[in-house]
Amino acid sequence: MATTNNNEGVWLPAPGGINLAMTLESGQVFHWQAQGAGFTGVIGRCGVYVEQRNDGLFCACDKADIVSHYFALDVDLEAIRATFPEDPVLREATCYCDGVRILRQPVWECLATFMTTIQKQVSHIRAISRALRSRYGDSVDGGFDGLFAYPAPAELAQAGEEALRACGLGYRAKFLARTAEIVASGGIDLEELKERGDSEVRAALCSLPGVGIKVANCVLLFAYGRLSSFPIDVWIERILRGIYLKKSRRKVTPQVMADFAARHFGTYGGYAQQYLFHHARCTWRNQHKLSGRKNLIR
DNA sequence: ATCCAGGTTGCCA
DNA sequence: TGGCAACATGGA
Repeated sequence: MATTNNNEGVWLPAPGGINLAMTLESGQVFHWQAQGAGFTGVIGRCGVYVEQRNDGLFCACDKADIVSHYFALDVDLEAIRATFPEDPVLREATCYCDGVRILRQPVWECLATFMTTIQKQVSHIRAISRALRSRYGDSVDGGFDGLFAYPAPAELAQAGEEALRACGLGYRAKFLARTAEIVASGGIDLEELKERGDSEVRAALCSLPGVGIKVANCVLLFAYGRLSSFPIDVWIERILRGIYLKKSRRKVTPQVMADFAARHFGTYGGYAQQYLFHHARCTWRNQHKLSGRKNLIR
């Protein structure tokens, strides 16, 4: 499928389109940096430069397979959108997020990173990721100065709670240190979980310190490729309570929200969630400021 | 200065 | 079960 332009680079088509910048800045991954016409980042242990060209990605030939898998270029966004319910709120978010893809991130990296997203702004999360990578991660080869792989569980376990705290993790340092230790010592096999069903993976992840239902669902979605997984954070909760479940007679509990989401958004609820989340963050910000205080909804 | 940030945990009734 | 405070740090 890929078209080789020359010995150096290759163009990879993205069925249903891709918006590289928005994909990398939509709050599912936190370490990519804009550089020139594209972005540099690390996929696993591999430094990568990618550039959007029309409805596809351009990258070095020897990175094609890695890039293709990471950006899920085998997934047809058109087909996913076709499964969405007819719903004006989702339609607007989907339109706004045209070309945003759910990545396939390495499991440990995704799990550890989302443990650090608890009660943190995206800019903080990026800073923490940068600190952890540069202090405890291996540098990647191939002329990518300043790029580091995400530290392995053993490396973070060895670093210890206090050292992690020094990376700006706050009270999350204890969680990450303990979970890193469990993973490093084989107390849980993150790779083996790929063979298990959603609920089993979710339960296994939730057994780790610092991992609750929201983080677990993020890992299911962004690392295990479970595209129906629907993480409910403060933004999504506002949308569900304030719009979709506004007239609900029942008390809107987390279970009620999860059940509604599964039923309403369907097989690719995770994509719907990401679009709703990113659209809300980008467009409600102004209203949030203008309204002077407090959530509009809730 | 006060509030909030892609929540989780432990404790209480 | 369901409600609620504590938990660190930093930017708006």
